[in-house]
Amino acid sequence: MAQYTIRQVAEMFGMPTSTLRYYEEEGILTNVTKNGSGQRIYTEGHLNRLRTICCFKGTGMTIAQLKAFFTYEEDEEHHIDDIVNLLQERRMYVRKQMEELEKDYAHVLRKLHYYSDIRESIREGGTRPDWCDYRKRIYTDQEDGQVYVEGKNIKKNE
Amino acid sequence: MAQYTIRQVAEMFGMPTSTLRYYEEEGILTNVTKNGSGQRIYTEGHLNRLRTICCFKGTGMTIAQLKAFFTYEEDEEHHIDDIVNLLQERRMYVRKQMEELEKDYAHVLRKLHYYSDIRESIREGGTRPDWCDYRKRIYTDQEDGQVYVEGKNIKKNE
DNA sequence: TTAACACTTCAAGTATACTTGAAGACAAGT
DNA sequence: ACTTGTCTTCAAGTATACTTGAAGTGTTAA
Repeated sequence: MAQYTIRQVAEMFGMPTSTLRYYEEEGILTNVTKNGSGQRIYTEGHLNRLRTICCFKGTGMTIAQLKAFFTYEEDEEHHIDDIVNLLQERRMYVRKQMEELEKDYAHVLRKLHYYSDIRESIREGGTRPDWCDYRKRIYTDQEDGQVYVEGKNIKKNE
Repeated sequence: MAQYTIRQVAEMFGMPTSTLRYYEEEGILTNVTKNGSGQRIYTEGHLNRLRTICCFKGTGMTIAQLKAFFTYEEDEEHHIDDIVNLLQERRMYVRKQMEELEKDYAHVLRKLHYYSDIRESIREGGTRPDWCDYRKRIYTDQEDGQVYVEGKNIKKNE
């Protein structure tokens, strides 16, 4: 089975080696073996665990919650309800997060367009934009990074 | 103009009064006046500022970045490029966040279905699910909270 | 008048998630 | 043998964002 040093794993996950030791100490990265001279050896299983850690952390889970989850997993049969509950709660939490992020993104886009237009009015002269006109506008951000305006038929150049 | 006490504002935004004082001290909630007996008076402008703070914080901005932004806003003409740059960076950051959140959500859904099926197999008996079968499945979460499965019979190594 | 209550300041404390530093072990290269 | 480099442990330090506690002021209600 493939083996990895702490440096290699840290490299793969874009984190310092200290974080890997920290996760181990916190009990969320378990069963790390050591070679003859005491150095850590990681295997595929650890990489999978780390992927799960990164995923869950990305959804706002704390180390304590991760620990609870992995502890439940160790005694799956007995804690199956705890596991399902935890994941269900997480699902709802992430959905709420996504909704709020979308709202916040819309706000950022409005602000961005407002200030872009202000910049234009400073450079080119012309009427200074009024925030009131932007408050209710909807900007749709496409895959290509282009931004289109809805709600007011103002066509942007650029 | 409508006025609000610290308690009312805290209530509106679902935060303790201490946070409002903290934001003021950090210089991101500015121009808060006091009444005759030294108590804070908030107006509509402060509520708008707080809405912006909550939005930007929701996108992962730190207090320091918020401070920078509002400082730039005070001298808009001179810092218009800084403002636009900051907002553009924020736009990209949030888009990346949304992408990752979606991936993490998919992972949570897969895990949730895996363990739900395990629970079922424990209760009802039957074949114990294998994580390998879930790793590449796509679960689509509908508005109603129902989750539908796609690619249930997909071939691996596609 | 006295108690309750809501506010004030300011300093210190807390929670989370790491990060850093000191001191030492071990393997390879010169 | 010595130096370099990478690892080890363990304790202490850091960053961010608040939160809490002590001590005091001012307004209202009995």
